[in-house]
Amino acid sequence: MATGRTHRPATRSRGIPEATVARLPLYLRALTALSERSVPTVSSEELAAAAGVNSAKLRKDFSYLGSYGTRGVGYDVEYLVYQISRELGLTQDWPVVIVGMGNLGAALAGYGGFASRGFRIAALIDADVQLTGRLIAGLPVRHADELEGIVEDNQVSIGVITTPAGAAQEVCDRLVAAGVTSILNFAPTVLTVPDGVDVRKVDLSIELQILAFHEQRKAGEELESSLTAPPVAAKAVRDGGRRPGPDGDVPAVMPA
Amino acid sequence: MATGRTHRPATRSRGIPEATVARLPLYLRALTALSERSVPTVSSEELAAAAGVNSAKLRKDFSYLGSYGTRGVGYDVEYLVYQISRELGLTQDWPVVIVGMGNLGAALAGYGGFASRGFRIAALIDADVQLTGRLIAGLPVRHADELEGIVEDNQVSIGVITTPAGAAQEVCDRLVAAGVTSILNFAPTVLTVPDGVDVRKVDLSIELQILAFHEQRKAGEELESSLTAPPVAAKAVRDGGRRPGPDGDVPAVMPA
DNA sequence: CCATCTTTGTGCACGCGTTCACAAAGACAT
DNA sequence: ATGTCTTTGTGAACGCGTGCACAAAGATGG
Repeated sequence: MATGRTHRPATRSRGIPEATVARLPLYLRALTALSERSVPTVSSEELAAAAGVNSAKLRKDFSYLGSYGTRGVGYDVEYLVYQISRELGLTQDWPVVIVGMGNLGAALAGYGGFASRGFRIAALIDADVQLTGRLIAGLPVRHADELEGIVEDNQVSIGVITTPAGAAQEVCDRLVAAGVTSILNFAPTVLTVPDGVDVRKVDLSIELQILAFHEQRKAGEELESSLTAPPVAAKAVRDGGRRPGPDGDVPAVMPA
Repeated sequence: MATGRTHRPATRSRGIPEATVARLPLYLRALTALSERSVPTVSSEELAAAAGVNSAKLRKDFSYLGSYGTRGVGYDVEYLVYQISRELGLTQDWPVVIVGMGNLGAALAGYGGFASRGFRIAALIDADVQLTGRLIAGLPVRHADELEGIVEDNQVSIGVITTPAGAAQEVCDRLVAAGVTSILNFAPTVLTVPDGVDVRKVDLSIELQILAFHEQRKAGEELESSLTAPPVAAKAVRDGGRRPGPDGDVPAVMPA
């Protein structure tokens, strides 16, 4: 999962398992699509297929929310949309600030999936004065100096960080100090936050690396021989730690 | 986890648990930073802190790769960088195509984290003829008609989909037919792929929804009374759930 | 060469999440 | 009403992942 919780050992919130919470948005999306097609009811089997999960898992997930289905029939689409929305807190609107108006920040600012789910962009923020005032997705970019004021005035509790890695921790600290208690971090850094603040991170390059691992494995299964050397013998060699230029050429280290 | 595996029940690849694989890029990033500061060795405790994980977990993760540490000393930074890179398959270079040159696609095209880890953008592709030939991050946008040719000529095995949801499945099918076996999907849809093809998805709005859930819970703990009604009784009551605002009124629907 | 001190590598136990499989519940027809 | 048929909701078993706690390994100093 590109995704990843940072702190806290997967607490079970109000009896709803973390894993279930993470799937609710998936169900919600599938249900919304059904709703738009005016489908009145759906069985766990059908909905599970649409959401890409096992039907038993889906039923168990829903059982944590309550008994919302009708045996022999299935689930009422509209009703379930409402229940899940309420459970996720999407029936209220959440002001959000996005800090860092590079390509990614701009992309998020224009992302339709936010507004339609109760998230309202309270402000776009960047430290570059060149950008101040410029319109992105119809909203003016505000300068980083205004960060604290914006957060407090709008009662912002969710912040999105799309700055370069170097600036992320400082921005995070300022957001938290101003009252933000949930952070979505796109910068490739580990953020340190006080207790009570949730951080979720999305790292684009990590996802690709995981794919590369599996891809390599697939390729390796066909050849299955070459230098898939035993890692055990490696230990003895232990090179003198020559370190090449930045961003490294491959070390000529070669176990065994 | 923003991330999410789509298919396959968490196979254990070559003895390395999925969860460990997902953390390797994290360690690699922390190690690269140490390497740039010319730190020769690092203990599991220090590295774990830098990567934001438990030190016992880190040691266990490394133990799946082999015995690369020295007791009483720690791990050789350069050596470990190389071993992890090799394990993840980052010592070879992976041609990647990005399909869908909207804001997000453009952001990814310009993302530095790719090139520095062995991913080479083979082509940027979009269906809009208006975009064809235009330069994004120094690369010319190619038309979707060329997709199959590009994939085959460059032996591309990894594809990134940043199209609108409606186009994603078709693009996916074409990529797979042309030879792609790993897909990173940013479109908010469930992709169906044949066996042997890996899909990872990143859904920006899902992450926010998970944060909203926890945020709501935090807010609810202080008031802890109002309509946090027991879901059991709810069934009978089944409120007429008025939900204001655009984007669909709330179902006055009521099963049973 | 021996003693001490640091840090790894891992056996073990525990808890969460997943899946199976089935009884209970309700719709629907007769 | 009664029986059949569909689909939910969940008890129970299993497997993976996590974290503790410690023995083994090696470095370092005398």
